[in-house]
Amino acid sequence: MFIEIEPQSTVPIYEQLTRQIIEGIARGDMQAGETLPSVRSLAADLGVNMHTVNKSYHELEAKGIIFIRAKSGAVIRSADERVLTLEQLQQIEKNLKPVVAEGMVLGATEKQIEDMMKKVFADLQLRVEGV
Amino acid sequence: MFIEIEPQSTVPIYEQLTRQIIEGIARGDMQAGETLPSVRSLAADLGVNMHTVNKSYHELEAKGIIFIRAKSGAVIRSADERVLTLEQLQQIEKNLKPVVAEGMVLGATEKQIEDMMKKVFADLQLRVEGV
DNA sequence: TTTTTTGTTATATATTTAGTATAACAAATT
DNA sequence: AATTTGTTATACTAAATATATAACAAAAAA
Repeated sequence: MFIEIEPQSTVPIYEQLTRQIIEGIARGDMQAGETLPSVRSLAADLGVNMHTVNKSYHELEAKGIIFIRAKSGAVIRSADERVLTLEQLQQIEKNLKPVVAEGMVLGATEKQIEDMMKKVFADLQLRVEGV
Repeated sequence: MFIEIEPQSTVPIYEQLTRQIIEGIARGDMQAGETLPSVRSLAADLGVNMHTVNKSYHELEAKGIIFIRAKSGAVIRSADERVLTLEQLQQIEKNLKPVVAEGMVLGATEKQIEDMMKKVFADLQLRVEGV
């Protein structure tokens, strides 16, 4: 597994998990249609509790990134079947706002922030198009 | 005051405060050199505890956005005297990463995310240049 | 100079969130 | 038939969040 938990981080474990799984999917480490490890096995791998992983999976489901088949597994939804809703776009904008505002106030130019965004995008984009 | 707290939000009050003050500065509602309201008066205005406001101010100081003069007040630092450090740039990038990754996985294109960033920037930039 | 305001520090308490531990269940898979 | 799966429930600990109150000393205002 590509996931590493920082136990002393201020970011909750289940949130670290959610982010890293999202980044893993964006990076192409995991493909749409694939099943995530079972909550028990991933918990054992990471040395955390089953419920912590379960909470993360349900957060991913709420975000529309996976769907959970009861008593079977958590499957990554394909970007094709995912229609980007207005609600989701607004959520992304809402998440973006404080980050951009902080950058501005700290004195970053629009170009600097834009370049950073492109860099982050490029770093993740690597294997997202079917190679 | 331009600040509105959502008590039922999952975002802690002190964090809502921090974000809205940052956005207020970015928007030009408050200028560099100006003093933020005292922790007691702002707390009374918002109907929250003094220590909640105090925590937010110290978070803003840790971010390098204000400085607190003991027993006097919290002053907004000017963007001029603020040199954007590499550390701060890396922090912004670190904040940007999960937002961009989530957008990608949900199926947003690079252009869509870039346009959102520009929109957020424009919305805030309004009065930041001395009019 | 006296009074008021300020951030600071301390203690105490209540609530919520985060995380773990264990167990049992029923459906799905092997 | 046995195992694995997500689900649900209960119990517990620890940390984070937020409030309440009080006192202090320095700064600012009267």
